[in-house]
Amino acid sequence: MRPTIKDVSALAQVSIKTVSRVLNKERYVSEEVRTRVEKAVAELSFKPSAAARTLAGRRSHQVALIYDNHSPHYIHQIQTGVWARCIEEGVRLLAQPSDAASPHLVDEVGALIDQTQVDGVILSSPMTDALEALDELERRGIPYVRISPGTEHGRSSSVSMDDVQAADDMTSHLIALGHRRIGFIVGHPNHTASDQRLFGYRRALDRANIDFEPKYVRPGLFDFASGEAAADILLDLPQPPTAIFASNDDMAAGVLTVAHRRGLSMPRDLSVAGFDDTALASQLWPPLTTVRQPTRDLAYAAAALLFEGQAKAVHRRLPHELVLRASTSAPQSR
Amino acid sequence: MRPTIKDVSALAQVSIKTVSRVLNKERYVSEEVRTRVEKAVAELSFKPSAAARTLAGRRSHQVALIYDNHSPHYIHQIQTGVWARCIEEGVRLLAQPSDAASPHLVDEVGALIDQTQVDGVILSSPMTDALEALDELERRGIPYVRISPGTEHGRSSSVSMDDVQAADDMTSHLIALGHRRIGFIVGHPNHTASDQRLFGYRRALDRANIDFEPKYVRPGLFDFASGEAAADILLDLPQPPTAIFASNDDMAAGVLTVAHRRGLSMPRDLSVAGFDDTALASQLWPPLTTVRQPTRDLAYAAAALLFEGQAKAVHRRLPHELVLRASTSAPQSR
DNA sequence: CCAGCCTAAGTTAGCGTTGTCATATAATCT
DNA sequence: AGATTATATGACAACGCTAACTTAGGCTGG
Repeated sequence: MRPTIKDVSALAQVSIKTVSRVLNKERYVSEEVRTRVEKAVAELSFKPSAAARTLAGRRSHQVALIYDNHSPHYIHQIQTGVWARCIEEGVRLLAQPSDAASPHLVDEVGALIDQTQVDGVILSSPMTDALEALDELERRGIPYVRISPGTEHGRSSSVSMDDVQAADDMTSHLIALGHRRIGFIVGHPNHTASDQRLFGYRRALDRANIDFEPKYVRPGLFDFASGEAAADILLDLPQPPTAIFASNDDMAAGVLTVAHRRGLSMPRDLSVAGFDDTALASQLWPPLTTVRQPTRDLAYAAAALLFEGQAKAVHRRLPHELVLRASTSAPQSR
Repeated sequence: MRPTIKDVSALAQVSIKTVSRVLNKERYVSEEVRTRVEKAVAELSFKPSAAARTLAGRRSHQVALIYDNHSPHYIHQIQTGVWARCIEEGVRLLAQPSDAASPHLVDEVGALIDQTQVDGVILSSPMTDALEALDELERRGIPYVRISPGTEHGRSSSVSMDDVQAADDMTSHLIALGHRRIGFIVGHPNHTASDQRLFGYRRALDRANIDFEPKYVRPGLFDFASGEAAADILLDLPQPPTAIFASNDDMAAGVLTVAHRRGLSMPRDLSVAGFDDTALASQLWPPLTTVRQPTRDLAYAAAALLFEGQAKAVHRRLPHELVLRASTSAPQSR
């Protein structure tokens, strides 16, 4: 039979409450008793029952990560980052894939909270902007932190990178290389980052006095296929762009494939840039120039923020980085 | 305040035990009472506390997925498949990344079981072959199912594909195209699938009366970098292979990159084949010929098997499929 | 020198379910 | 008709912890 707190208390010759105190690192336990209890815990290899702790106490020692993102790489990094911080905290992580557009979202979130009594929630984009879900969390008084939310607000903490600046940086890089006709593939409309990246692109063009041409901007869905589709349309233009900047790596991969298919040589005939620096970026040919988004660090920071338990909302911003690889260069002909 | 089973019982005018019966779909509840309880549950949007159920009952309504795999795509598909089946069952999923080689593995697994009292465990390769962990599960009487284990045994159920046959199929395909010098990159030594794929490769060569040449076989670690390293060595041989078959897609991507870097044109100068058919395979240039491993389905089937709760071990085998894309063709010169 | 406070424990009552046992009525069998 | 069995429900303890309260000694300060 699994040992319980009673077995520990018997072995250590103290009351169960004292064992509980040691377990929860509460004050008012003498050094001598503490070591005696710890020895008993080790000897029995006692592990407190999460269910009993949750039922009896105010904490469940669990937090949930709610996500809906179609990029496996992104999710994986988010999970890894959050996980790392949870381990340090001795807290279990419940991973909850959800559909940000689902009409049942509020119910799902409500059920998650009611059933598991998680101590907090971490939301990754685009769940960060499912307002009804956020309302539900607040109604229940569950602290939550958002990773790369569309808009910061005073109701909760968040971590993010500067999407506008990053897209501006990348666009400026292409302009500096000599490109004037720069195609842009927008991200999934559900993700607010999509708008911000588009804005950064426009801001850079504007500053360089290059006219914004709507025909060079195509919608996308953050997946490979939409990148291909957009690239086909852009490259069919009478005056095709000399560079294409896609709002994430998956779509950039689609652009590369279309270009290969058309027999273009990159970066000579076409420069291509992505966003995120997922593993994919360095596995493509040519290796993709992209924006390194510190996804894992963002996730870690989000979890850290949750455990800090700040009373008021904190917004932490992590730096991005341009990763210049072989997919971009000066345009062949001016 | 969250409603409890008491609130429901008061509203429905029955005892809490009867509510519990309805919740757990037990027998001996009249139709009339059942509907009355269900209405009360809906009205209060009552969600039973997982902690209380776990503590009081024999089931925790939770299962754990333990994995250690460095391919985000693979993990993602595993998670998705298992998740889908768990949802149907109304069971929560605890995702537990672990290190198969860690000396603390047994402790981690033990702690997981003791703390959460999961009803069952699903192990994905290579955790499937961490024998001490399996022993620990058995010691605690926790049912478990293995996804793609190295060896099937009578102690637990498993789902898998035929790695030997798949590698044989792919190798035979290359031979049929006319290749005689076929390089092979082995997978991570921790994964038993690695040996099996190598064996399939050898079996196909053997049947075609092609001598096995150790110099054409290079070790790998299932990651991009090891694929690159192996490809560089293979292509530096005085008589380089005309085709390279990598034991997974990530390593195949490494081969493609090395070949591009050397100015080879694929598949004219070199045919490349992968294994898994992850999203990556179709995003590379040229699109990768590979073995479609039904990862998601395997995961789903594993969860299904766990819930079936068969007394004796069942081994379910799912079919694979050759996916022929543009990265393979007949060799240029004989 | 004793009221008041700090430290270091212990006692006990839940937390919200399910398991076990008891009870009551209806249906079936001999 | 009486005995047995199937169905339907309830009462109450128990699961393994933590919260809140209680106890008791030792120390401090006026």
